[in-house]
Amino acid sequence: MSSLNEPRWLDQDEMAAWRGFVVASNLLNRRLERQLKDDSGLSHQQYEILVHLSAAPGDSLRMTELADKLVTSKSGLTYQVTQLERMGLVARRSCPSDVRGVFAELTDQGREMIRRAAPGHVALVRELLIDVLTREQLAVLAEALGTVSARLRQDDTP
Amino acid sequence: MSSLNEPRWLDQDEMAAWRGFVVASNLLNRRLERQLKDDSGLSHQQYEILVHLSAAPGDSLRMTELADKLVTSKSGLTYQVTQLERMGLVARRSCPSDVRGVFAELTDQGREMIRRAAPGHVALVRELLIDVLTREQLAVLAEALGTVSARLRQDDTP
DNA sequence: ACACCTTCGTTCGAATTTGAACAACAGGAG
DNA sequence: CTCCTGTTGTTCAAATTCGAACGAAGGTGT
Repeated sequence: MSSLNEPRWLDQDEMAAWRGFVVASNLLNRRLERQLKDDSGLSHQQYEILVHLSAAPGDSLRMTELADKLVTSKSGLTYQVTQLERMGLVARRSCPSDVRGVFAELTDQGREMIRRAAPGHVALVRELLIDVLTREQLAVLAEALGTVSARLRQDDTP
Repeated sequence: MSSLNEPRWLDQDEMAAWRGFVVASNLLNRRLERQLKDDSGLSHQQYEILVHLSAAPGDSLRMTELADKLVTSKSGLTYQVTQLERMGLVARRSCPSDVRGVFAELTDQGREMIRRAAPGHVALVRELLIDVLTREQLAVLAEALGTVSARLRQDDTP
């Protein structure tokens, strides 16, 4: 027999997909981090916080909900929201219906910041990822990674 | 005119691909990190160091070369190799042909560690990514992300 | 031999991230 | 109401990460 407890290793294609994913992810993050820092003084994480807030109704989200969207730890979010608060880009507001609850809310300055930071960021995402791929590749990527994300999400919560 | 300096925003498919990439990447890392830590006491980064070393001729690599493969900073690698050295999994060896050079080399314990850690890690990568996708999706993913990585690499070095 | 520029790996301080522990509260079962 | 369980956001110490600066050495051209 070939497999007495022998794991199924990754074949060449599988390995290529996995390595490609890891490497592209690291490389991309590195570049985006640099661009955002140089261009707007924001980390990628901070930028994403602003984006998610600006996409939310009332430009505000509960801390836990925001942490879920960002796929980060609650404590990490607490830290970053405090930073953004110091920069005047975000404000904390307490939740009426739940005394424990805290809303992170975009300030006017925060809206202005995201308006100025977005174009350069999007342009780089295009240059490094989107415009490098064909329409078909993009569609497959979206579908595939959507599936993966959905599975991971539902498998993590319970 | 539609675009007086207006950036080309991402359409629905493009956004889905990009968000999928970011989210899947974060979720995956999070899960793998947890699994490796619980199962073997290694971080993902440390695991990858061991893997790259074990795949290299002589189970050893120069620090800079290793940092490139890992897509991490040199200082970050210095730190992690020191940690692995303390665990007895990796040893530093000076380079004969270059006094400044340092080889990171896998120890016997390191080889044993990777042998024990790999199956669980690979199984999870399979469960969360590889086995979730079809053969075609995997092929496209590998091809697409390979292209992206290659472009990023060549664009970063100069 | 000399000056010049690059490369190598480390060190340093600052920023960030994490999980565990925590206090305060919400929501239901009884 | 009262106990019980789960949630919410924060705090804390520890671990990790990064970039800049550094000393030391390689490599090249003159």
